[in-house]
Amino acid sequence: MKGKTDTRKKILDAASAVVLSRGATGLTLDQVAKEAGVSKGGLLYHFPSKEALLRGMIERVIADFESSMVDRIAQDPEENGRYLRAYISEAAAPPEPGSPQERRKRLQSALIAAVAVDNRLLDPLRERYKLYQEFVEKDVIDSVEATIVRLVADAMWLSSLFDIPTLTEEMQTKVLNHLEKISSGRRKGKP
Amino acid sequence: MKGKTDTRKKILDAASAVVLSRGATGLTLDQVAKEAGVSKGGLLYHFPSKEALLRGMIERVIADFESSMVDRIAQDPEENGRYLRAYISEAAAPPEPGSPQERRKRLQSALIAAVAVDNRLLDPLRERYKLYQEFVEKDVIDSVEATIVRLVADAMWLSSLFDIPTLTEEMQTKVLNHLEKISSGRRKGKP
DNA sequence: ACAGCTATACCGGCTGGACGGTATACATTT
DNA sequence: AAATGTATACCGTCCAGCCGGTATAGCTGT
Repeated sequence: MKGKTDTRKKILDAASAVVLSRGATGLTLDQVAKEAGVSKGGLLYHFPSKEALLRGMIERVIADFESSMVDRIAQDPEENGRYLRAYISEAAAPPEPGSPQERRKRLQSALIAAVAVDNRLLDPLRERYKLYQEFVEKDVIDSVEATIVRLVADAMWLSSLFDIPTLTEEMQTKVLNHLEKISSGRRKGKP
Repeated sequence: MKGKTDTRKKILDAASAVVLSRGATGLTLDQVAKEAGVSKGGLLYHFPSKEALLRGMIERVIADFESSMVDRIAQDPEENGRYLRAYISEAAAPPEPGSPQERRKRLQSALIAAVAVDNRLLDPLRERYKLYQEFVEKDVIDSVEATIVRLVADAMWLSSLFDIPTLTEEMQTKVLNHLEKISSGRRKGKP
């Protein structure tokens, strides 16, 4: 009794895996089909073109991000700075139980593939990004400090995209603590 | 009276332009040759394979970065925090006269192409990166703050890779001023 | 001072393989 | 039997790399 879109997910996972192991130029329909345990015809049934496949990858990434942010914000009792904190957790937090860093990998592969093939595939992602950026800047403390916090979080996940050597556990913890202090220490509005 | 490696440069520039305009998957030898005004044979004379071409792109990026860092450091009279300041200027500074943001674009295209084709092409870049990271952490103030400054600078140039909406001129200036304060305000060593 | 030789720089056609996409047949469920 | 999902065979195009050339400049012995 497999869910009806089970194959779709398998294909998207396969596409991600292929990008990660063989690079964006190694993302061929045949490889994805093989990796997903599906024939090429089956693949093309679900994603009628390569571009559609890429769009599917991006869409899933966005949906993941969106729902995760919403969850975190809802769970944060303190109103001031929740967007910022949610953003930090989402972007820079170390691996968590539940969905380890599969999401991170999916994001990585989707971004790489999209940039390699056609920049415009990222447009929907950029929109979401801009949106949360606005929330962040509005929702807490000094906007310059908020921006700096956001940028640090960005750097952490962006550099992971290129496997640029990340910080030591220790340093990462220290930095995160520092950010946490900034995003919670001072309130917005009347001082 | 053209320098003897003039064609090489033309080819590298062409490769960069092709990646920028047609994406990493559009980086074909024929296109590069056409863009460079060279025949395919001529291209393959200078770069005997596509991978060699990519290595050439990366190497030039590294050389650019290296020499620019050295220059900036040499020109900075104040010893404390020079690496950090040089890094900020190099990574996050707005366009300058002389070499506008051609370097930035070359970096962008090289990274995109390398990641799309084979991650390991970035290894030499990662080494340099790690090296300067060490310098930065050693050369100034509190290492956590130094790291945060570095990460912000990273975010600024990394996000430009994906054309993720950058900050407004105004906000960017404010952030840079803030970083400048951190990297110059407090001395290392005896307080 | 020039014939012969070699190295450097560049040219453009060719090929074998891979890739995206189509067509169509087969299977399973409703 | 219609709809949905999967499989196989195939087509046209594109591409990386190869190869046989050309042109020019520099060297070398005579």
